[in-house]
Amino acid sequence: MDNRRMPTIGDVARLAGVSTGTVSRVLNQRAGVHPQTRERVLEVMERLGYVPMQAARELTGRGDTVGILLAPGVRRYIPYFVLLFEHLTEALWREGMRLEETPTDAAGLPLKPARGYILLGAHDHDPRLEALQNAQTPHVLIGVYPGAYWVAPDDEGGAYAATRHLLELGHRQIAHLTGQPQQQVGRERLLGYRKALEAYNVPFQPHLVLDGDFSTLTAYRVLRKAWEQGLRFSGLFAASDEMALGAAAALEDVGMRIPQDVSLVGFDDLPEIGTALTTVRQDIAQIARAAVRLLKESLAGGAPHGLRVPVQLVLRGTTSLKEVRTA
Amino acid sequence: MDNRRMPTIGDVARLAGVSTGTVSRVLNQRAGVHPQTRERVLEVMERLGYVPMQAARELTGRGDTVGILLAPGVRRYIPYFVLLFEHLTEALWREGMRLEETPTDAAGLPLKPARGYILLGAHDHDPRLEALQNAQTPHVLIGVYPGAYWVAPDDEGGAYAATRHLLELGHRQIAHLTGQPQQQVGRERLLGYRKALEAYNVPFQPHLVLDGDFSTLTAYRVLRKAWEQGLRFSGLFAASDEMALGAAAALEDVGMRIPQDVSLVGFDDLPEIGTALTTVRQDIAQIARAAVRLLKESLAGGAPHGLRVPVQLVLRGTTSLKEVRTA
DNA sequence: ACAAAGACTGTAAACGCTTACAAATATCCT
DNA sequence: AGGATATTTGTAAGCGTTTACAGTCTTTGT
Repeated sequence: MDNRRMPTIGDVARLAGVSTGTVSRVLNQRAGVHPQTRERVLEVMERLGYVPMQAARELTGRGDTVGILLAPGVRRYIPYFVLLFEHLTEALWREGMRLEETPTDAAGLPLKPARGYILLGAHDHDPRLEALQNAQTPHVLIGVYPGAYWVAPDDEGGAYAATRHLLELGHRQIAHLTGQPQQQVGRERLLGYRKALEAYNVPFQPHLVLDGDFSTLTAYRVLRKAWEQGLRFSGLFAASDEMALGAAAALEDVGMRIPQDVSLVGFDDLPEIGTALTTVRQDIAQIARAAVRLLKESLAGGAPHGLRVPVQLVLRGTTSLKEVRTA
Repeated sequence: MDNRRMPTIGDVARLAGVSTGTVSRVLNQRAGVHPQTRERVLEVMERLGYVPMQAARELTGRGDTVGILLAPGVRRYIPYFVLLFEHLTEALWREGMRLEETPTDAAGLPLKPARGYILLGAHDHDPRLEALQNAQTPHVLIGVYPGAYWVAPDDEGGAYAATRHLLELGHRQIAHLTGQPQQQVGRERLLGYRKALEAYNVPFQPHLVLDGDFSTLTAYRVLRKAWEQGLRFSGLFAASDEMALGAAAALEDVGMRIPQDVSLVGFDDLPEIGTALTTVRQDIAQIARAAVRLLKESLAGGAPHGLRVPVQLVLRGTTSLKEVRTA
């Protein structure tokens, strides 16, 4: 293995004929370096293949280690979060930052300080939010949080597109399997569903809204029970792929075929889950990149703002034209 | 945010009345420190909650950044893995090592070298295993892998204890809901079940073994279908808590009460999952600590070996004495 | 009792980087 | 021209840890 010493800031300084301080300033894009000097330094860095050593930067309190904070009580092993984790790792990596898993104390606060944080599953009056704000620690939230930096997918728009798709296939009895009403996501998706119905002049029927909780098992039980009790519909929009999977299993078990008898649309398009599903794709990678970009803004200082990441309807095998049965 | 400075080696030294050099020696388990001094230093470290700062160690060339490698194709969001992740983070952190999320390439190999690795979900002839072995990179596997460093829970023993518990409650018709046969875990748990039956002279009945796949939904469907087709039993040992949950839902939906009609035992005792379940507890924290200990051994060089972590039956509300029905 | 050897401990330099401060140089104003 | 500013640069002290080296005690052997 390459056992030559990695070039340091000192090497760069010597070769560029400047001091280490100047090199550091160039590195951190600080003002007050003569353009020519900057140019020379950058050239040498390029030539040497210089890469700043993270550990040393960290020691001076300017590390780019980013932590992830998950709200206490939120299940960490929700596929969505896990995937987001992965993409955040990747996105940070590209920017030369590192994602470190930091253990948290009982209150959910990190035991070890990081340069910035990305928060998942925070609720509106999360005490940790206040703590971060007070400490002026840069942070970005996943979800909608006016007043902070946040990134969220276009849940309402996605739900609208999903429902519209069913409507355009001719379905009029369209059920919706919701997430918990406590969660913003679930509410936004329900709203999109309702708006689409409204746009197509299909009356909203409360009994077609089935209460789920984002879990596959509950979806199965709710669907099966509803069907057995006589509820009928030809289209179903489930607020997540996992629920769509449970719903599909239930419908099959009561003798329905998908999509011949019931058309089904999910939401999320997570890899490895329902890969045959017509669904609304969230580009998690894009969300991760957006979060990292905002984190950098936050690091640089600026006015907090949010970002909506667009979603996209993906047509696969679980939806079809409403059969017009001849009487 | 907690803006108190983290305690440093200097703080420890001052409070213990020794020099930083000595503290460092204690930290690195170097010889030549008086036992009493060592004791005192360790006490102060404990009291202060001192944790060495990884960045500083890295600067001196003694960094211990550890990576986690998950077999490609293995679902990362399995609760068990996620929890293991958390505990590994914690355990490594205590030892002054850091767990860094490293993106991997298509083959599942890390893009950035680390001091050592912990592998999850590897299969017997994983190409990555060979790669690590060839590169002499220290690594520990979770699961049973003769010839390497490995840590695994006592699956067979736990299954034995679970089944014995049901037997001692008087149950004789005991079903077993398995995991996939491709996975070692599933096989070992099945073996424990069979051995317990044997020990109590209860004949093994193949039709009482129900094929699951560790998922809640499948468990529900398999159980419900089996019951509806007339299969009867008074005890059920599910190879995981998640499956036990699905099974319980199915049994309830067909009108059975737990534990009055059917006694149920799970496996894993994951927090947030089936907290009312009689189950076999795996101490994931202990497994994580063991993995870290082995990793350190591996780092120090030595003969690879494995470690079984004991499990424990936890009695809760889902098992009861077999009712003796008077005819 | 005394030197030599051994056990233990303290000291300070080094790791690569940032940054407050001081110093040097350039620019502007009257 | 002669200061007053503004711009650019260098200097050196730190960040938390390790470790070679030099001390200071103990023990041991004679």
